[in-house]
Amino acid sequence: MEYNTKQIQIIEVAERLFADKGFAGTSVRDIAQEANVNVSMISYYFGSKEKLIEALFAMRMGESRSRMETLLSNEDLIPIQKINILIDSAIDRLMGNQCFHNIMMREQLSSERTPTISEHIRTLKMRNIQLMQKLIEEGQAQGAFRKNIDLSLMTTTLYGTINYAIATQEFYKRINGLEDMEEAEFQTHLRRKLSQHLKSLFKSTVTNEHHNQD
Amino acid sequence: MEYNTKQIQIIEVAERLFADKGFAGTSVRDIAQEANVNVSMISYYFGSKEKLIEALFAMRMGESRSRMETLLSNEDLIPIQKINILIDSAIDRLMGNQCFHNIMMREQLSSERTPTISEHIRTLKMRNIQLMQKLIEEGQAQGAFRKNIDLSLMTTTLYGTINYAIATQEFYKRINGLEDMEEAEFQTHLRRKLSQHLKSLFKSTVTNEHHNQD
Amino acid sequence: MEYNTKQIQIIEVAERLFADKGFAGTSVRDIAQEANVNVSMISYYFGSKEKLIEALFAMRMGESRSRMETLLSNEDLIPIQKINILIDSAIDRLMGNQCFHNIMMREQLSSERTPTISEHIRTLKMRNIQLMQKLIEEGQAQGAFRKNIDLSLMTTTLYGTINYAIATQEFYKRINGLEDMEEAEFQTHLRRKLSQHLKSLFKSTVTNEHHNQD
Amino acid sequence: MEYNTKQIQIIEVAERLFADKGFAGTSVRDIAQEANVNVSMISYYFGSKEKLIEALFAMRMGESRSRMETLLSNEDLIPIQKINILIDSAIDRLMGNQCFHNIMMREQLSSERTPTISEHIRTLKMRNIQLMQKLIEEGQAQGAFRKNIDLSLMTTTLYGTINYAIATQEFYKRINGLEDMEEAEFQTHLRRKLSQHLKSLFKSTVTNEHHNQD
DNA sequence: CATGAATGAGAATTCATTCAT
DNA sequence: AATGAATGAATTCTCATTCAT
Repeated sequence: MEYNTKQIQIIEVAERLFADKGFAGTSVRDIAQEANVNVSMISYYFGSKEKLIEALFAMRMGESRSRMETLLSNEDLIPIQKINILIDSAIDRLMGNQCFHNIMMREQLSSERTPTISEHIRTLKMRNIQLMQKLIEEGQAQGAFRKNIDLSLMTTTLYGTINYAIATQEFYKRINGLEDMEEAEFQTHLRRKLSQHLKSLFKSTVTNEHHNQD
Repeated sequence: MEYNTKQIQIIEVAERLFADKGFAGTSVRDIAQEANVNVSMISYYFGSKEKLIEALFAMRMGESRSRMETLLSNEDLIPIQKINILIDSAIDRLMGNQCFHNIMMREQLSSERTPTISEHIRTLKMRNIQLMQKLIEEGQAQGAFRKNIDLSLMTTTLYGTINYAIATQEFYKRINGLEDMEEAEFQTHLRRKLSQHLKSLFKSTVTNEHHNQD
Repeated sequence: MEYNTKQIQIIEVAERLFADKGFAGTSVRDIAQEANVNVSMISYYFGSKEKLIEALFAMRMGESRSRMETLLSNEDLIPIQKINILIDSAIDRLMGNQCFHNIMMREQLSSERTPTISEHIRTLKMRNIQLMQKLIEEGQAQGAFRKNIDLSLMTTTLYGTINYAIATQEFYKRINGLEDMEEAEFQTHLRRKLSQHLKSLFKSTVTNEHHNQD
Repeated sequence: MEYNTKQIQIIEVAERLFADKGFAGTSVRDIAQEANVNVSMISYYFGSKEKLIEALFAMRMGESRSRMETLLSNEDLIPIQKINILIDSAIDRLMGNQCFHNIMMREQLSSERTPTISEHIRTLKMRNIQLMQKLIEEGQAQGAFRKNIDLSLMTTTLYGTINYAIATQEFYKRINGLEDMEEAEFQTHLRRKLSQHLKSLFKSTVTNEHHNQD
């Protein structure tokens, strides 16, 4: 599905508003107004508000992909390096699309998911977990990673930590006395901190070195 | 503020629906209907839908507390044991009040927070992080924990992982082939898995043993 | 009909609020709250909101009266003196019960009058016009007043002027630079001005002196 | 602001109902029903019930004006003739827009005025009083009018009398045995009577002839 | 292809009154 | 005799969508 300029404009405004106020909390009028289009355009272009959010998912899902897969097939990298690439890639994806991932988080909190959207989310999560699995199994095969790693919970920790960090970034600022930091600078700062934190976390946990299991 | 039986009944229904469909996505009619009360009772008892969710927060915040603090002042426990207690306590609290913590998560995703609620959340998060800080500093003082621990991100990982695990539990079921497990049993299973995972994660990360920083 | 203390308290609060915000614009809750009584007291004591305003009319109508009639039967007074007494008496009555007369004015503006209230108002107006008629006829009989006086319009001017002056007193203050005058003082000032104005108006108009009709 | 046919239709129905039953006493449903439009049209066109009455004021205020000003700048007229024109003009305006002036009277009786409307009323009253002032000062300059004329109270008498006459016209009919007179004829009759009455009143009061002040 | 006008359903809240005690 | 609890009707307004052009 290809979208024209006006449609993309609407989708992007909708994305921001859905992230800010939730799907139900955002009216098509809000969207139309901020996107400088007529209210009836939303129904006209997308059919309904429901279909609009589906279009948003369709668009955003079509984007990402690929780039990383090539990186990870590089045979020169040792397992922990690949994990680190995975971590940075996740941070980049989530922090670079905060609005969209905010919406995705909300959707996962809901019991009222649209089948289409649920499917999108499931696909994405599947892809994420399979990638993780591949890397971990590689590491295990090379004897670099320990055996009993809870794959789904490691993934949960990865995405849970990033998502939660994004959701609570204002609190993080306050706690760490960064209220006055320029926004762009803060985003960079948070990415770096998250990167260090998660890499350290994963390294200690998945590698075989001196680890004594409880 | 004390609430009578009917008020509590309303609050509990509201809690479930807000968790399921979000605040804006839940109408007072929905709540009234499921709680088997007249629609106007919500305004009558709480003043407004807004005040109702505030009452929910007031009630739930008034509960928790204390129990744990005594546990952690026990001097017989070594640092990592206290951390483990903290982890189990967090899992218990979040998994035992999934609806409420779902709502809290939603609130944190929103830019449109009510001041009262924001304050509640801030208080709660402050309490959590301070407890973590106390335990970690204790462990560091005893030489059991390593020095450079990112306090706020460790907390983020703790709560982020649990929240995300709860939000994606259906996916977890499917991935791990647990679709047929009895619900109660699954909850227990998930708690135990989370407990093991987080304890292992924290142990590897915070303890001093052979850790080589990157 | 006799009213007990609490009933009178309610009536008086209602009078003030009806004057301020109109009958429909005032809720029984407003009244109950300001009168420090339970909401259900209004229905309990008066039967309904409608009946409450009827009770107000009944009470206020029962008051006034008499005092003036004796004054005007005094045979030592010349016609214009009696007219002046009538004017001052009207000013006193209207300005001393601004709330009630505000309500009465509102009722006259309405097409939705309760029969009871309409009847009260008619009675009152009848009494007023008959008194005016008596005085004017006396003056005419004595040759002091001119013949062709429009009785009902003279009465209209008397009450219309006072009512309008009361309704627009804030504007009067501003126009005459009296914003800073103490309220009580202003009331006295306005009464005196109105008195002078109306007496002068009536004297010029009703007396026979050199009047040349158009 | 220009209003389309349907909007004007709504405004006119609203005007009549607000005059009949007051602002608070009139529901948007009443208006919609009588105007044969959908209830939501009122919000759609005007934003709110509040804004609707503001639109009414805006429309009615935009009308009147000017016509009279030219009349009064005619130098051939002697002062008392100009006063008479002013009187007739006031009668025409108020009696020709009874509904609107009824609403304006109600607004003046209220403490809960919308700023916009208060401003309109203030403007109108200011214009009225300034016109009166101009005429009276002209008359005084020519020696035709006496010196100590209470400007604001003369204006009060003018508008107070007309307003009160309109408000009590049913009573007037009854008193003067005009119940059976055709409505249009009665309106003409009342205008003529008011005109005579007020002209006579003003002439006696403001002209210098033989007036002896008390 | 695009849009302004229009709408009916549903939103939250307030209302005067009633009822059980 | 008095009152707190409760209620259903009615309030204004917003909503997503449709329709005629």
